[in-house]
Amino acid sequence: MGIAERKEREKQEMRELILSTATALFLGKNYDQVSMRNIAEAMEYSPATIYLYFKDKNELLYALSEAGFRKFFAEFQGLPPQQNALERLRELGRIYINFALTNPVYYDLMFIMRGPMESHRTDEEWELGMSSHHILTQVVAQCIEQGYFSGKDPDRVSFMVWSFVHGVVSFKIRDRMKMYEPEEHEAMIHDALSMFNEMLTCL
Amino acid sequence: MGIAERKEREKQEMRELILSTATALFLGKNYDQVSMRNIAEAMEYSPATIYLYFKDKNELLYALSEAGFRKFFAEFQGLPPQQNALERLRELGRIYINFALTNPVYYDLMFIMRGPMESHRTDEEWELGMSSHHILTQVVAQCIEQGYFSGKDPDRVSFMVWSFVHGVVSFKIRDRMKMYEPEEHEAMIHDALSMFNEMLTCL
DNA sequence: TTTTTTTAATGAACACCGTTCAGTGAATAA
DNA sequence: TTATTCACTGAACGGTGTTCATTAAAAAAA
Repeated sequence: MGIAERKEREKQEMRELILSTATALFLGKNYDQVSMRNIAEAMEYSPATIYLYFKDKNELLYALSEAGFRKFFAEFQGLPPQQNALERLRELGRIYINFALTNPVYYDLMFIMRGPMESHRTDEEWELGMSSHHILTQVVAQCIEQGYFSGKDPDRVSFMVWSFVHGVVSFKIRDRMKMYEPEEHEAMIHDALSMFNEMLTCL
Repeated sequence: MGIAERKEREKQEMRELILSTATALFLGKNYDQVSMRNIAEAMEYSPATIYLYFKDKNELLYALSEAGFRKFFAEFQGLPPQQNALERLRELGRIYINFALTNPVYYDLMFIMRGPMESHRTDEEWELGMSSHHILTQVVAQCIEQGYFSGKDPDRVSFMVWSFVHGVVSFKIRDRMKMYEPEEHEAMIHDALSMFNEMLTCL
């Protein structure tokens, strides 16, 4: 009986359709500027249909954020092995910034947006977030083992590093780089990361 | 004829009342979770009354953000004179973080929130923002004159520094430090700034 | 003082929002 | 062929930002 399987597949496809439609509409907009009615209209379905696949708007956002965390963790985990721990840390920074700039909707939901996300994140989401954070902390610990950042606490250093990359990308994502020429943005972000990496050498 | 003056004063007081009531309600909430009706109710006025003092919700937020920029610039400008430019830069960082943490509603509106703010900021707002940014860039330039950051572009360095402090405070303000103990937050932020300041020495 | 004019404040209304639910028609099962 | 399940929807409810005719009080004019 392949009917059940087909139905399950169709259900997943519908969820995907909703999520991708929402993602597209979210680009550069606030989550409250994208309405369930908008999403439904873009999909050519009735608004009520969305509620058959997601309990409410929050759960839709949770699902998106969760997808973001999955992708994020995958990229973080894919960190190429490298002898030099400091070089690994730098590579993590590049991966982080690249993820944020190529998935601004995800990044916003994951690390900037407030509201729905706040209180109860999914267990899986929290897990993935913690795992990613753990990768960072571990690489920092390796740096310390290899003689960098001597006398520093890995947790504190990783928070500092994380703050920096977060600052860079959230300026860009939340559109606070208007005093610079748009075509310069990429170069500025690249330069900022370069300088930060340079400074890391002598912490 | 003192009546006109009194009316003008009362009008300003009403604006103040609206702004302070809104600020109080905004603490820790999204701007869309605070409704005009909420604000009006807290003030014990009709919602329509607010519209006699502010064109719409956006303009109310503009006014709030503008007040934030004024306060921000005042604190930035009050930077105590100091011989060592690098020490001045570090003091700017402390001022920045202190402003953000003691005025989270302002900071959110000024540098994180999206939506109303985006397109047309007030002239005064833009002016104050640019002036503040100019102070930072100038101090960085002084650093370079004094031999620090040699070969670097002041604009690029100040963007890097700014990104870092922004990252630190926006993590805190947007509540993404939950994996750390709340009582540790302050120390972590302090440590992060210390380490960053330390790293600055050898850029 | 009495009348007129100005003006601050409001209640009711409009369109939109998230969300629910009884109902409908088609796909599946009997 | 009939019964049942099920994806889907239109209409409704209370909330939102916002507008506007109306009101009552304050100020100005008589």
